[in-house]
Amino acid sequence: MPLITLPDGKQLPFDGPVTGRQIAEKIGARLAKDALGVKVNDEVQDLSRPIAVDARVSVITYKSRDGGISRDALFLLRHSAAHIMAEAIQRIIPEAQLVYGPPLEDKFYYDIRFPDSRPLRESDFAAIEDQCRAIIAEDRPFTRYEVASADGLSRLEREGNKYKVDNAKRALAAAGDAPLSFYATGTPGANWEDLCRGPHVPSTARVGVIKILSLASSFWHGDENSDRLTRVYGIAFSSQAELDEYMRQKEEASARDHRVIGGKLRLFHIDETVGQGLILWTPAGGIIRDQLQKFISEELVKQGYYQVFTPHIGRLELYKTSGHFPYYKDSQFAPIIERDALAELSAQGCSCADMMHRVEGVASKLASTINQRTGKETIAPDRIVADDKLIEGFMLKPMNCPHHIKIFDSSPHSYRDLPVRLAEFGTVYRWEQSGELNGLTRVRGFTQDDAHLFCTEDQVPQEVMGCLSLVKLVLGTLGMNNYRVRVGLRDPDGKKFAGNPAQWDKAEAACVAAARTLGVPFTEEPGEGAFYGPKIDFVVKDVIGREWQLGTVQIDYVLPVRFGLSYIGSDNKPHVPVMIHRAPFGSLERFCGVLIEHFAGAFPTWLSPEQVRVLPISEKSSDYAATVQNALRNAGVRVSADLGNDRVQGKIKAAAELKIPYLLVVGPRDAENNTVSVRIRGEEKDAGAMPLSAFVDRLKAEIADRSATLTVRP
RNA sequence: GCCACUUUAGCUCAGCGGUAGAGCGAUGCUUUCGUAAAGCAUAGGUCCAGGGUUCAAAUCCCUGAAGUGGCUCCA
Repeated sequence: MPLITLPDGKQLPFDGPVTGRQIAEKIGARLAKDALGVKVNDEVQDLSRPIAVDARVSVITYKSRDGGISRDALFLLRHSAAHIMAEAIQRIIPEAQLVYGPPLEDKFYYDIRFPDSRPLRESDFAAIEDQCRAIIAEDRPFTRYEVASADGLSRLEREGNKYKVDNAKRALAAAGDAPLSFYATGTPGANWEDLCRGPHVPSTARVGVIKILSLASSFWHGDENSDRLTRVYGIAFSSQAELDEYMRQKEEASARDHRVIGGKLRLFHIDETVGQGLILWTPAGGIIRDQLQKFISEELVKQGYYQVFTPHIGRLELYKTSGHFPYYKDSQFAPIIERDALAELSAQGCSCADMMHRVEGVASKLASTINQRTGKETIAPDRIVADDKLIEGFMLKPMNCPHHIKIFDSSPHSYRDLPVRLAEFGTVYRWEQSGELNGLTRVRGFTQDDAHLFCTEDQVPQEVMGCLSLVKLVLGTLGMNNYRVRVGLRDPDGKKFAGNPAQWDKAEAACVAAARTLGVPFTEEPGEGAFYGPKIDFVVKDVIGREWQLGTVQIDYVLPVRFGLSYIGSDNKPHVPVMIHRAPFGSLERFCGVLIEHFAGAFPTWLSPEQVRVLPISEKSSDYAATVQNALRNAGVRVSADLGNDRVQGKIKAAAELKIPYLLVVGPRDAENNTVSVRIRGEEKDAGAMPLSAFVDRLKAEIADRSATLTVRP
């Protein structure tokens, strides 16, 4: 006797098990027609599954009650679309082995193993889409049926798809010895079928339109040593119009892409000859970066930081102490070996690979490798260990902390000196895999707005708070609020952390408390902390929806110990300080990339490479244009004048494309009255004329305030 | 690093075995103009690099580089 509670609180009693479809019919014929699935106690299910016990039930339709598109409906639609796409692909390439095909936030994919002789290519997309259309037109029902686990497994094994067998075994391991569910698109046994947990829409025609988006390679179980699969991405909507709108939005987003805008506005350049992932800041982009640095530097002075400067390399010894070398060698550039050592080694006929091994100090491993290769005990490990002493060299710094630690350690400290806050716009280099590089957001050389704070354990909460207030100030000034905050805590079951649990508890509490003061949502994520301490990360999304970590505040108990740091406490005994690493914006490169997309290139005046452009209406007004330009330039404004012989319409068009905040149109009338006609970025019409001196004064004020909006108006 | 795609003038792209093209930009001339492109002309090319097939390659094949979308990674 299930009692069904509807979202409006109404309750419907039924005599026996009832399906979602029957419930919808009871409510109304129109609803039954529109229904795609049901939500039973927050779990999305097929319309045809019987509900036998009391439950809260809502019927899922494409349009949600608030008029938007229901997320649950899209989930059903895209999950079903994945099946349709897979069937379409198997019609074209019958040997394709299906692996796993889930819906995502905004699209879906299917991981598929294609035979080496017949990989899937983009040129197949049109044919797949044709087949999808045909399957949708056939309007076959999604039919669920269950098979006892043993029967299901043996059937999958007969089909010879080890991936599906694995999926089934995993499902059984998670759910006990429950039956396995299959979905046929049509009649079981007669039509296409797939092992699947569901749920699905009632029939294929309910998925209106499918578009294949892209191909990528993926790894089985996400393990790069396992089988390589082809991931086919697609998108589905109930109508072509929605798909068109989606494609239009995608195009609009890509026009905001920092790589596109960076090219148009000439903000930065990446040169193949200089190297991939290495950013060359052009004059225009250099201004933005410089303004940001100045802004941050001013705040650092207010917060009691000292600025330090350190070189781009350091001795290998330094990084052996810090643990960066050779532990993280895969993400670092290879060491720079001193010329004397290099000469000595090459005189010995040492290959590059051998050299690498010796530099890493894994001499005994090298010896065993060589001995294995020659089949003889020709090299005694300790001989190579002795050779190891020869190696001296440097590393491009992957982090600034070792240098800063050495600055801290260069003089004795009393507890009265703490906290010591050392800041540097320090450039670091990391070896990123070539496939990872991405415009400004993932690069191989970048400048961190880095600082290291050395403090007592009691000072940690207050210092973490100080770091966050800086982040909040800058993000607030720039009007950025599209970020989320992640508090990374220690791995609850792992032993992957250093320091003692009591220290961690205090530090984690300090991080959570500090995050709470930010006034934005944050998540606590166990296992996301660094092994040396908890951390707070700021994560933003780019226009394509990818997440990038910007700033980070990390508490570190390990490095002070490794470097033997100490201060003299009030008890006149030495104590180990706690270190806080913090880079509120992470890297200036990545931050500028995000900033470009945030403003779509239309920067506030204080950041704009070109703040004002003077447009004389003809060459007759060139002299007055020069007067205006000089007045602004003397006031410290970045200003140019367009003295070409274009008409003013053309000059406006050109300047508008560069997203210059203010355009000053000047003609004889202005020259006579000492005025400028102000055109404000983003406005369709001239805002009117005002005295030149008033414009200069008010613009100066806007820039000094770092105003996020354009405020000067006649 | 892996898979797919892309690479032609400063930029955006067309050409896809038979003499290298367009628009924008640049430069020059004409126009001297009051708010999102005035007109005309000129210059500009290792068709990513290197090999191969062919009478003939930007175009077809191989190798490599760089870029894009994902995967894996990100102290």
